Amino acid sequence: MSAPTSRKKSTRQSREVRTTAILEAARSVFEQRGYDKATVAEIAELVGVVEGTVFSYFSSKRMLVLKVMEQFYEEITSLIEEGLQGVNGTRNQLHYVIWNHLNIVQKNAALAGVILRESRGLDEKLSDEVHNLNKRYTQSISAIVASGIEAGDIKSDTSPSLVRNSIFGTIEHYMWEILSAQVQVNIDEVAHNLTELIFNGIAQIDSEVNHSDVNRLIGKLNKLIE
Amino acid sequence: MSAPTSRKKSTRQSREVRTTAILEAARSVFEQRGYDKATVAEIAELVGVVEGTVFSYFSSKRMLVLKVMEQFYEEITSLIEEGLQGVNGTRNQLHYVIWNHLNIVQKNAALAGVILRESRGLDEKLSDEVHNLNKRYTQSISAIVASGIEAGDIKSDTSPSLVRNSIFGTIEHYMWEILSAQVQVNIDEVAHNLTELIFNGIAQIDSEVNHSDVNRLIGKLNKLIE
Amino acid sequence: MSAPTSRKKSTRQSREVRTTAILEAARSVFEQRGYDKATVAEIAELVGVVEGTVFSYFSSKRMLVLKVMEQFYEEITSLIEEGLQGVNGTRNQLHYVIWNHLNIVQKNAALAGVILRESRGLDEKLSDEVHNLNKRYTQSISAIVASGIEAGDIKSDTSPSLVRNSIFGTIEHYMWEILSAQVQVNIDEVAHNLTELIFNGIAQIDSEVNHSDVNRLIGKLNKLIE
Amino acid sequence: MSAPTSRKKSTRQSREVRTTAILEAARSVFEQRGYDKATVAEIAELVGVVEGTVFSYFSSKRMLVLKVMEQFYEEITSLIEEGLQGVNGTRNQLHYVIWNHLNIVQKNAALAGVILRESRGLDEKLSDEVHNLNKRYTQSISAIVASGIEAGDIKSDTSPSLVRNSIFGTIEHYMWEILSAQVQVNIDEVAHNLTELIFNGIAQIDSEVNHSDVNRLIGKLNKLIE
DNA sequence: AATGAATGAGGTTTCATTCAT
DNA sequence: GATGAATGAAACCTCATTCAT
Repeated sequence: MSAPTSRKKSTRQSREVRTTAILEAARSVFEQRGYDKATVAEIAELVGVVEGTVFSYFSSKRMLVLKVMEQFYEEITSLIEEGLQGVNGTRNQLHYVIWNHLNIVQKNAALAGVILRESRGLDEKLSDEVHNLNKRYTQSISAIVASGIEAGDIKSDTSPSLVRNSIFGTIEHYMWEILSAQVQVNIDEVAHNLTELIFNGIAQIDSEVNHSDVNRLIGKLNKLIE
Repeated sequence: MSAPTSRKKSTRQSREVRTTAILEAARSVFEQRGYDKATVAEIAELVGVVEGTVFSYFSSKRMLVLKVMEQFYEEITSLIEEGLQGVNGTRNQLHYVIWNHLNIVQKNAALAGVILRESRGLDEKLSDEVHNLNKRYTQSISAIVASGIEAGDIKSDTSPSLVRNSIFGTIEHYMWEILSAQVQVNIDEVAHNLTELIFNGIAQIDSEVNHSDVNRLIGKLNKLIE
Repeated sequence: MSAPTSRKKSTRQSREVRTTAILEAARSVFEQRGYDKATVAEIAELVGVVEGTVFSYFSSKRMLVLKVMEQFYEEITSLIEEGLQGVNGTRNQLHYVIWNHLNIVQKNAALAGVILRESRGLDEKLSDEVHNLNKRYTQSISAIVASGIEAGDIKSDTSPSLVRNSIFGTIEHYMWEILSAQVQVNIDEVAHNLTELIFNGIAQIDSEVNHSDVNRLIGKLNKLIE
Repeated sequence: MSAPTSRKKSTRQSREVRTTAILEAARSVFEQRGYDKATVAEIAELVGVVEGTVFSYFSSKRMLVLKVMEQFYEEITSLIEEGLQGVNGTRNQLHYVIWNHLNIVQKNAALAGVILRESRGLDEKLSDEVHNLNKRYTQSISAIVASGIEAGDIKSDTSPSLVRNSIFGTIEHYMWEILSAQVQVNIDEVAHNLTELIFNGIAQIDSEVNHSDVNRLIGKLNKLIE
């Protein structure tokens, strides 16, 4: 009698299914609105439940965004880690990680943006989990550097954290460009160039000049010695 | 009679003086709280005026943060641009900019953090001004790359935007580390290493041709000495 | 534990019941204070809820006043439209509408005042609904004029909009008098007089004097002639 | 020295001149914005002085709007009163007032709207002056009715206040239509029609009985004469 | 007479979160 | 397990008005 609200009575779902659905909806809303402007109401509506239900699955909005982040990190971490196993050579490995990260960032720019903004909200204990995930994700670079040094491909005094910060920092900047729709980023090209930069720097090696000097010197010495 | 409210906290000030005071207070509060959690009330209290007064100087909280940003950008831009004029050599110039930016970021990490978070709120027209300031600030790198190429110090196919993104992206990552108090950053060291990385990359340069020549020469010289 | 705030003022109510309660309270407050000076806080207090609750029922104060207006228009429109069906004769119909409108206005002078003041705030899209309701409400007059012309009771060149404006404009002026408590309005009398004015104007037609005189004359002449 | 603000230093004006200027500016701003949305700041700017100056001429914003109203009423009252002196005949006089009021309202719709909205803010003592002015302005109608009755042109039981309310109420409604830009009002036509309505009503006067009687009588009389 | 810096009192609005049903 | 009504704490922003200069 009292207004037969046609609200789609969401049939009861297994906890797992519902959890996944909420997570998906949350991700979508966070991507579109960013964390602050996203409302639990909108997420709930997208799932087809009421706000209260969301809170029976996730204790808070913050928790929800953290879980979304975690899930994303898990996806991309295993993606990178698994793929990396088949790649040989320090340079190739670096290129692999760079290209993949760029690819991930390009395809998930909105979510990546949310993560970067929010994970730096200098939260307290909560962000720890995400922090660890991030650490693990970026670990691959450190590992490559370490093994690269061991293999003699990389200068032995190379700081892994410098390389890590370079790669992720650089790509992050490209991401902001993507998000602001300023620039069309060609990831193949950027990946190649960034790998080159990291590996060989930008200096004109002038190996020929040195070479000739050295060669001239060698010539003179040889004459002396002979 | 009706509550004479003896509060005459703030003496009348010239517009200019007050503007500066508000800007300083705002900067301080934004640094401590971040944009969202900063309240105009707190800023006003710090200046010793009421909220309304702040709004008679800055039309909105957003405007206030933008002016703080602008002022900061102006400071650091002229700092870099002026100092750069006395520096010769591509490598030195790059090092100068890197070291200075690191220095600025270290000394103003909190404000820099606010700026980076907020200027990426992809606002609308408002952030344009900040965007332009940022563009101008980062321009120095592009200029160095261009002149470096011309001088033959830098590979001619080097992308200025790649170098720019590398430098600022890398330093930005160090900044987050500084802000999260994880790491004590030695800016001299990082500046040196980053300059090296950008310039020479991380590859172990096994100029094998030289190597063999040099080795042969060494052999001969050794024989002479013996 | 943290401040159990024992305030549980309002029991949970069905959406419908609460909506009605808020609407009633709003109407009362708007009547007393007018739109601008009415505060949502006062409305909420009258209902026994907090401000936020009001906003979960009506998206804004503006929306609230619009709904109050709509409800009022619906009431009075059906009142007039239904009652009018049993009335025959153009003059009677006109009198019916005039008397009823006067009656409504007298009994709801405060709300009518609010509506007239606010619905002329030349808002944008929002007031459209109210505008339509007003149009429909005043339609009855146009219909009466049209059918009156058809029945030959009303001059065929009579402008319906003139009649509409006359009736509602005149009564509105009486309403302002009522509201300013200047005048005690006798609605029976005013309704009668206004109907007369609209129907017969104020000109001394002398038809009756002439009539009787002429009739008397005709009588005498007839006697003479016969 | 301290910032040579290029603000047009308004030269000192005679009190009268400045008062007039403020009044004009105020009228303009009230017309554009309405009372509530008009700000003293904007009025002051239009005059080329600062807010404080306005308050040294008019004690409050309310006072300012009242003076604007007064001035307007004085203008239109003398306009009507003077013009009316040369008009003879009740009907002509009525038409004169109606046409002129329509004309005034059409040419000053915005200000008239403000006045009507605000003078009904059921203020306290302040609006009294305006009330009196309005009373005097509308007095002309009452006078015409009175003299019309005396002259035998108007039914002796005609209520002057009904006529007054009819005329001003009707025209006011046309004014709202003008303001909402809905309708293009032809004032000649409306003035004519409204005068007709007031004077003769809308009833179709088919004094058929008289007609036939008279016709029959005429026939008989004609026979007598023949 | 004119300035203009400063006041200060709200009012609307937003939403994560709770908890009785 | 799901609902959804209710909470409540702030925060931004607006301007008429004052008064020391």
